[in-house]
Amino acid sequence: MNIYSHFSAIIARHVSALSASGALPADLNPVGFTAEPPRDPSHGDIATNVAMVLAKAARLNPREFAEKVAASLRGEDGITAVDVAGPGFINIRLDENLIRARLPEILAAGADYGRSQLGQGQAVNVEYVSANPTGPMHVGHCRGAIFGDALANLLDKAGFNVTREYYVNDAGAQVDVLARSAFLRYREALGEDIGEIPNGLYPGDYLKSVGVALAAVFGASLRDQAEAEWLPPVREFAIEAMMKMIKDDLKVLNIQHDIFFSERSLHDDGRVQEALDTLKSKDLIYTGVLEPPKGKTPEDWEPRPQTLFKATEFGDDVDRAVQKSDGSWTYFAGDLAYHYDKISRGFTHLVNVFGADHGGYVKRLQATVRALSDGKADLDVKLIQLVKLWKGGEPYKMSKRAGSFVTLRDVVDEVGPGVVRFIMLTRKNDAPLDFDFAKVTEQSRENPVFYVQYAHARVHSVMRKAAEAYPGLDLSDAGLQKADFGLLADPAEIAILKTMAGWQRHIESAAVAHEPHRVAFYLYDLASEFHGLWNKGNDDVGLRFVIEGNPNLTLARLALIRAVALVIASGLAILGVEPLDELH
RNA sequence: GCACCCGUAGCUCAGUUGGAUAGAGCGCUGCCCUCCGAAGGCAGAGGUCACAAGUUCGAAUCUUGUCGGGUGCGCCA
Repeated sequence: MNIYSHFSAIIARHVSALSASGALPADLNPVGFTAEPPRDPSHGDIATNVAMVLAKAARLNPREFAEKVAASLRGEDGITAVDVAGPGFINIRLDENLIRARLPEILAAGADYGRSQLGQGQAVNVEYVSANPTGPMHVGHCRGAIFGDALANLLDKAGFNVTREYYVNDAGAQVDVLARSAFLRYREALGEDIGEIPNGLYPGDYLKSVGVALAAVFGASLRDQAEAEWLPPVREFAIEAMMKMIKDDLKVLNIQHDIFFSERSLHDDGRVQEALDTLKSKDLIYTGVLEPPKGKTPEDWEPRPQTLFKATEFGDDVDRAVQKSDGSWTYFAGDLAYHYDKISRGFTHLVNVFGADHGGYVKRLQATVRALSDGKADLDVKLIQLVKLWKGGEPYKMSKRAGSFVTLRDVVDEVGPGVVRFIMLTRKNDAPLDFDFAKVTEQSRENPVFYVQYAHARVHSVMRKAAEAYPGLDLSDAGLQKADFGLLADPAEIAILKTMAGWQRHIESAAVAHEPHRVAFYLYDLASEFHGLWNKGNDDVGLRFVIEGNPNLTLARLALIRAVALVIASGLAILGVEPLDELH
């Protein structure tokens, strides 16, 4: 049970009842108010602003309104006190047994605890990574990849039906360059001296093996063909090799997509034309001439008529070209068709995870989605800021192989996938992130991964010790559910129970905001509370978890800390991090 | 020139979508180990939430403008 939504409904019911009985004006619609834990715990367990939100419509002053609702709420099951405070807040104090009752719930649900039906199975498409299939992944890609994956996990946990998708840019000039680069390596594999890699081709060593594989498959048969002949098969072969490499990279971070969507297939199947026709039928396509771009005017700029989409009607800055003056499709035409395809597959929510350098595309894509879905689908674009690598305060560069970038593999090999994933999620997506190799492997409070994992491991350590001290006790989750939770009476114990009772609320708000970093911060706070509780046992032996000669109290406290471990595991699962039972 | 993002403690950052006296880590000061792991905990000092108007019961949060930092602008992909 989510106590906040539970009492929110009860408050609404009381307002409606007062309205019906004439104590409050008729026709009050009790929506748009909040029922949340107040910042200051001394204000109680739940604070609602219902009186302040509805006072105007009721033509009462907020305090007067609040007093009426408060009086009505007193005596409601589970509520021990109701006060009106400040400008008209209603502060509700809950029966501690109601809080304690979350404990068996957590133990029964396990790491699934917190799952919500908020999304009601609505179809959400999360598009992420979408790195061009022209080389291995570098660290710049991995933050977006992890973000997208964690967001997908989060939305799933909040009750949405999530599809994870990767847009493969397998059309256009880039993949032709890839093909030519691979062809050069193919000739090299056949024994030719290719010398320096010419400018404009990809120089990376990772293409050598592609050349070798090409030679193995095609023999020398391609060597003397014209480019028009060899390019398509080499391109297809190289793209496949690059995608395999990227998928392998993603796999070390435990990232898997449901769908790899080919840009080329949109062209091959005529779906670009189809999207264009749809826009035409809405009278959103015309032939026109664009202004030259401001700022740095290109030397070769010539005004020419082309096919344009009326993006400005949907909030974009300029209308966007769909076809070039020679009639061929622009890159944007592919995006148009791709998002049309997503909409026609029934998604009502679309999320695109892009690098921050793609900020300029947001408006035109949102215009596209609005135009093509008649406003029925929404698109949120999450822009991911850069990651700066450091090692002990010094900027970090690893350029071992050709190319000056640091590969994702380099980073994961050094610190492990769990650490990379967690750290990448400790900042808001639109804030730049510093990744310091020295700090993320450090075992201190400064390092949030360690700190959270330490809490989880500590619980398991206690459970192991308890099993030795009380060989007869059933310490399974089922056994712990039978504990006498009324024995948990210390304020710190009640406080941590309240934090755990708010887990679902955090999941829901993080999911709605598309902000998985909130999960990481919640876990850090929960871990902090747990470490504090642990240390109270240092000062006061009576507050330890395992109490000699008191199996009932021990069982209740073990149930509490086991729940902490389960909530941490639940949160780490969203972040895609494996919880650790012991540290070393 | 225009668009988007950012500006919160000395530093790095949160801030529950408009709530009550703005929080955490690092750093600084002072405490807590015959201890279930001190790999931790407690307390203190530190703020004009860049600036200025506006919206309302109420603004770090919403609007507009200014200043400062970043990213981007095309018939490229």
